Amino acid sequence: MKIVVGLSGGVDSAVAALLLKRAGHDVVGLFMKNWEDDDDDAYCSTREDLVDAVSAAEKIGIDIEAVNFAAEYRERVFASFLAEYRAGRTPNPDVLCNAEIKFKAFLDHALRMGAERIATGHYARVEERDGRFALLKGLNPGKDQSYFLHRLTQAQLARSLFPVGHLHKSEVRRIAHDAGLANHAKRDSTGICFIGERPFREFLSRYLPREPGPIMSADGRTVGRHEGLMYYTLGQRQGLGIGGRRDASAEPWYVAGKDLGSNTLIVVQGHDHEKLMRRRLEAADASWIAGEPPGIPDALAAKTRYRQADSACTLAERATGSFALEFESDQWAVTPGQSAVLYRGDQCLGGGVIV
RNA sequence: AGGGGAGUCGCCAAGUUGGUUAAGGCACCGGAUUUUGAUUCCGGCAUACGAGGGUUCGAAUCCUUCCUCCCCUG
Repeated sequence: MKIVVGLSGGVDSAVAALLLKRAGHDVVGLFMKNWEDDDDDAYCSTREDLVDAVSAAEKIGIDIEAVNFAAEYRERVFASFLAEYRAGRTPNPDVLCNAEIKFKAFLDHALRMGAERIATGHYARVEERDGRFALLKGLNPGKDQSYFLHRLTQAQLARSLFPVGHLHKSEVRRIAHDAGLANHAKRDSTGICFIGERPFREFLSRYLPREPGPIMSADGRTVGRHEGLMYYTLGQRQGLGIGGRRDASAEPWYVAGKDLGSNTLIVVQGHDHEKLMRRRLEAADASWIAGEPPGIPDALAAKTRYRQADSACTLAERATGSFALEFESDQWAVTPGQSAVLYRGDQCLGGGVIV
């Protein structure tokens, strides 16, 4: 079977390609460059990544090509990313990136190359069940990346393979090491995919103007100044600069809300403040990778952020394209713009964008 | 002008019967974790106690002068 593997330069995708090659498939590597660096290359590691990807491909014994979807990324991911921030929300671009770039632009490209499947180094699994494809969590606890993939469709999933999804990271590194892959010890990538780790405020400020305004406590006291509502997210503690007020306790301050109308950042004190807790959320832009939405009475679990433990909940409402969740326990800093992703056991059912 | 009170890290704040290295918190910085943004965790952060003298073996803690701020009375 001809399979195109997205090689990022990292160890996960390299091992994915290696495993497929060993399994006897006709494997081709594809390196995506989806972000044009517009400044000096202080944060530009894509060249290094390309070198690593090429080196891995050579070692594995497959061909590799490079493609550039920067225009698509800007148009389908980054534009929405900025629009969300402008609206005071906190988007998760990597969720969109997978749905629009890695498993759409890239998939289409691979199909034109004659591939039957694409593969990536995501920690997730796919299983075919009764003619449908189930997206399952990666087996490495704490490393599961199904959250980022929940927005794919059955059609996209049907074409996708995740060869490292049943492995632990340590096993992946060991396989890479044993196979002589130079990137076996390469540090895990972080930051927005394709854009990378950057000083966040500085990066955003290049696209969205700073709009300083007041910071107010939930009970109406002005306690500071913010640099622009878009630079903050619910639950954020760092960067507020509030401390040592005589009229307040010694607890740290957290962002609890934004008032776009008055350009005011609302803060509360204490990690467990009630205003940071919610039992219910509403989500729009619903997308059901399982093929259909779950039922109203089903016992489900959901994450409101990546790397958060699933939390028991039920679907409280369901309409076309939207739904509401009722959790069994308080959820911390449920943030508009982030994805609420539903699970039934190990299976990722889909999700939506918290409103 | 007189009377009273206070000045310890960016902020809040322990310590003031003088005694080894000046608590703690918030903020901030660094690191760990992390394919979003966060959270969380670990580490760092006053040879210095408004300034200058003095007493003492030894002072943030006692004396003194000055400076600054607050309150009250003119």
